Amino acid sequence: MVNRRTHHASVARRVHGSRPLTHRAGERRSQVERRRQTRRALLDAALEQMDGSYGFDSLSLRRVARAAGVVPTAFYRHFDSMDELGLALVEESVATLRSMLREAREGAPGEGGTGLIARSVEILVAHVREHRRHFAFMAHARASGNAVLRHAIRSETRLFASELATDIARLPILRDWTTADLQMLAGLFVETMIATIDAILEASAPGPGPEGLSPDAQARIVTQAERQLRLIALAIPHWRISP
Amino acid sequence: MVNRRTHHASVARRVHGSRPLTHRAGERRSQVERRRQTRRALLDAALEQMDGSYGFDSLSLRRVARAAGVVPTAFYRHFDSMDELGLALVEESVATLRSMLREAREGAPGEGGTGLIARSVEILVAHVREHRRHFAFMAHARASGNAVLRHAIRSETRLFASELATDIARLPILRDWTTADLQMLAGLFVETMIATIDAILEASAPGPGPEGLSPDAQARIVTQAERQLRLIALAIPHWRISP
DNA sequence: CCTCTTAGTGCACGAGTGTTCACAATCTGT
DNA sequence: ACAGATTGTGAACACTCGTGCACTAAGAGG
Repeated sequence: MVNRRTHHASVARRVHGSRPLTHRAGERRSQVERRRQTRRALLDAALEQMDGSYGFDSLSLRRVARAAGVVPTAFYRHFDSMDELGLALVEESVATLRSMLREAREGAPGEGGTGLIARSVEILVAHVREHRRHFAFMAHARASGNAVLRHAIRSETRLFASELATDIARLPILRDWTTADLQMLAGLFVETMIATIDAILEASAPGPGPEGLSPDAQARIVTQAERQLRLIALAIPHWRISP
Repeated sequence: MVNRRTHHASVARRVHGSRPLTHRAGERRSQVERRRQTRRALLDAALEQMDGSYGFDSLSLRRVARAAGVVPTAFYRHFDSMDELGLALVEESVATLRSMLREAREGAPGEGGTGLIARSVEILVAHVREHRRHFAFMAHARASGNAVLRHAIRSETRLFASELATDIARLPILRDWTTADLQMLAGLFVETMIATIDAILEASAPGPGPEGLSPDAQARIVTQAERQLRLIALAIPHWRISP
C-alpha cells in the first residue's frame, strides 16, 4: 500500500505537476491520453452502476472495473481504493454545483424578487436534468454508509451554503442582516434546494414503470419549490435582526 | 420461497390474528415469547450494526444473525429476507414518528406562535435523542440503495406531511388557506425537520473522536432550526392565497 | 536502438456472502 | 402421553469480493 501510494503520487506529479517544468510539448501524448480515458471509463462506470438506483455502498471494485472493460487489478493503477474513486466523483459533482451557482449569480445580478426565484429554480432543474448522475450520486452518498464520502459531501454542502450566504448578502434587502442570520437563511435555501433535488431525482428515476420523467410530476415539484421559496422570501422584510 | 411464505403467513396469523378466536389465555406462552425475543434480538442487532454509521446496504444477513446470537438459517424463521427486516424497522420507526406528532399536537392545542415552535423543536430533539437508532436508520435508508426501503420511507414521509397539513389546518391563521398551499407549507416544515434531524444525528454520531454529543453543536442546531421555523411562520400572514 | 517506465493481464488466495437441506430439541393441543 | 408443529443447528453449495504477484505489450526518452 505504501508502495502504491508513493507510486501514485509520483505519477500524479508528473501528469500535471512537472509539465510546466519542461517545455517539451507532445511529451507522452498518447499514453497520458490512454490513462485519462480508462480513468474516465472507471468514473463513468461507477456513475452508471449507481444510476440504477443502487447506492455507492452496494458498488464493488470488480463490477466497476468490469463495466469499464478492464480487469480488476487495473483499477489500482488509477485509484488506491473505492474511497478515492468516490472522492474524485465528489470533486466532479461539487464542480457542477459551483457552475450552477455561478450561472444563477450571473443570470440576474441584484434583481432579487419573484423573478430571481423562478429563474433560480429553472436553473436548478436544468442542471439536475443535465447532470442527473452526479446529483444522484451526491444524494445517495450524502446518507451513505461510507463515512469518508459522507463527511466529504457534508462539508462541501456547508461550504456551498456559506458561499450562497455571502452571495445573498449583496441583496439590498439583506443589508443589515447578521452573518449568523444570513447563514441561517442560506441554510434554509440550501435545504429546500436539496429536498427539491431529491424530489426531482425520485420522480425521474430510471427504474421500472414508464421510462423517463413524468412531466406533470416535475411541474408539481417545480411549482411547490417556487412557492416555498416565495413564502420564505415573503418573510424577509419582517425579520427582526437577532443579537 | 412459496413454502416459506405460506409458512410464515400461518404463523403470523396465529400470533396475533387468531388469538381472539380462542379464549385460552396461556396458550403457547413460552414458545411465542421465545419467538418474540429472537425476533427482537434480530431487529436490535440490525439497528446496532447500522449505528456505527454504516448504512442498511452494508449489512449482511449473517452479521445480523451473528450479532443476535443466532445461526444464519434461523433468520429465515422470522424474516423472508433482509428487505422484510428493513420493512419491519420502517414500521417501528414510523410508529415513533407518529407518537412524536401526537405529543406535539397534544402539547399546546391551538396556541400557534413562537411558543409552539420552541416546544415542537424541543419535542423533536427529545425524540431523536431517545430513539436515535430508529431515526438514524430512516435517515440512512431514505437514500439507501435498497429500492424497497427507499420507496417505503418516501411514501411514509409523504403521509406524515399530509397528516401535518391537516393538523395545522386547524390553526386560525391558516383558516382560509388552500389545501395545496397547506401541503406546501407542511412540506416545508417536514423538510426543515428532516434537515434538523440529519444535523443532530451527524453531530451526535457515535464514531471516532469525543464520544457523546457535543452540547454546543446541538444548541447551535436547535437555535438554527427555531429561527428557520420562526422565519417561515413570519411569512404566513402575508401569503396571498393562490388559485 | 536500447533501456526504463507504465497500463493492463491472468491466476491464485482466503474470506465473506445468501440459501438449501436434513436433523435435533422443545413446546403444544388433544 | 403422544403426535405434530415449530424454533434453532450444522454442514455444505456456489458464488462474489478485495488484493497480491509475476508477467506482457507498448510507449517514451537518452
